[in-house]
Amino acid sequence: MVSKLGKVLIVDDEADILQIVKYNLELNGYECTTAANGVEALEVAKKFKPNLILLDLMMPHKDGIQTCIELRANQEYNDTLIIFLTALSDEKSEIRGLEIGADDYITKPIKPKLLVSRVHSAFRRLGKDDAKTLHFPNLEINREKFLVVHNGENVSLPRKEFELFALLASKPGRVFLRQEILNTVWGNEVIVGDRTIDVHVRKIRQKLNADYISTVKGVGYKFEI
Amino acid sequence: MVSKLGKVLIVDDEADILQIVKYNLELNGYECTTAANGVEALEVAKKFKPNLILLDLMMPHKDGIQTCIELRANQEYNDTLIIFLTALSDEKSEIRGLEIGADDYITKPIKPKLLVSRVHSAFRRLGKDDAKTLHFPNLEINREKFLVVHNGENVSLPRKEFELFALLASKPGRVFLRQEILNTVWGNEVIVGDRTIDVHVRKIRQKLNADYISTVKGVGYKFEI
DNA sequence: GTTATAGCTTAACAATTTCGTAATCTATTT
DNA sequence: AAATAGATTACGAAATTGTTAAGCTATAAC
Repeated sequence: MVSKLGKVLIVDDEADILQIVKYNLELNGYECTTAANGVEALEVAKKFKPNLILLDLMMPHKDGIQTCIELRANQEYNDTLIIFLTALSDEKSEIRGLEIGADDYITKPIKPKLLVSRVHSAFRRLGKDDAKTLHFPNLEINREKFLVVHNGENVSLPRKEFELFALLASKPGRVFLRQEILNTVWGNEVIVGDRTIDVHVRKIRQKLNADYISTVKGVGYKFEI
Repeated sequence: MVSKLGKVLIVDDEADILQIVKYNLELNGYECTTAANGVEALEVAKKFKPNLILLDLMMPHKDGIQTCIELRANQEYNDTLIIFLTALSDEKSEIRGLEIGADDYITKPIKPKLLVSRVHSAFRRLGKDDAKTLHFPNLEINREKFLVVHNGENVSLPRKEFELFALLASKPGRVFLRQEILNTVWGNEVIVGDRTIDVHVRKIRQKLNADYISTVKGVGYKFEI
């Protein structure tokens, strides 16, 4: 599977629109899911955890504005981009949308190239924060929050353990020599005993209850899924 | 002096436009400077260090596209937003602008309210979010009134405590380093003792009677619901 | 101008967490 | 089987933060 650029949730009550948008975004490397109305969108978002939500304004069962308000009220979607997608091209609606917390506004009829451009642009903005997080299946390492999320569970590691884990995970598969690890995590000057790294590795394995770190005897350690 | 929401550099060869845009943005709390063409814009930007540049496309002495390319090539303007301002409303130009690294695109004729909305929205993305109130379940932080409403009860925090709390709450989950907190709340020059932050955190926890602030030992503090 | 008050900072000490080491055990290699 | 490298465990030292109270400072009230 090709690694995707990002996850997009498309919400519209017209099947045609869903199809066109989905087709064009998938063609450009985005992973897409759809929902037909606001209620459905909130349900899907919970599981799918999209990076971007394209939200139609006029829908039955909770319109776009209301959906946006509810999303924005939830901390969980703080880093989720919202772009409104609508036929209403008048100035007033646009202002309303942006004030409510949307990040952009695209008017119908949809021009595929422009749509893709705007989505790219939106992801480029998001990219700055995202760069600080390492993503793996069932595992996220957030350097900004000093937090590891494993199987949906928050695991907070002490500083050295976190730094060691983040270092290994920064290049999955690559073996880091003991010396290399010492230099990076402990610093060139600090001198610590031979068993220090082992003990930290042990603690990480224990706390995550899974073995993402594998030992390469006589060489060092590496991170593997 | 009232603290400004952010700095905007407006670039256009038509004096009328400069005036209208400047007037409207200043009315809404932004600090504005103007330039009449691309060459001038680059010079002014160097000193003024704007957060956002509104860039006309068609100008003598270096057009908007070229100016944008040069700005984007410079690391220094990595966190500077660029919004194109132009009469060309056709799809093609818009795509071009976004691909070059612009963050948004506003077409003339300028509608003041919409302009201000887009600028607000752009600043929100920048993270320079000066949204007046932060909303969380059972908790509101009103930066205008220097007031925290917790479980329906008004809690008024002294300035330092408020600023510290508001800073942490501005990016829930993200860890703020002690140094970072000192720089933001106390200022770069001020030197205060090691225990100062702790004591303030202690008082906030006490007054709110709940632990929204969690400690990340060896790193800093973060806000969490 | 003086007084009163709230807010800010510091110092001292307590509590807690993290870190490193040593001792011992296990597994792998020679 | 011996040797070697790593795993595990528990414990004390070190680092970091929490707590309290007291002194200082700026601001507002008088």
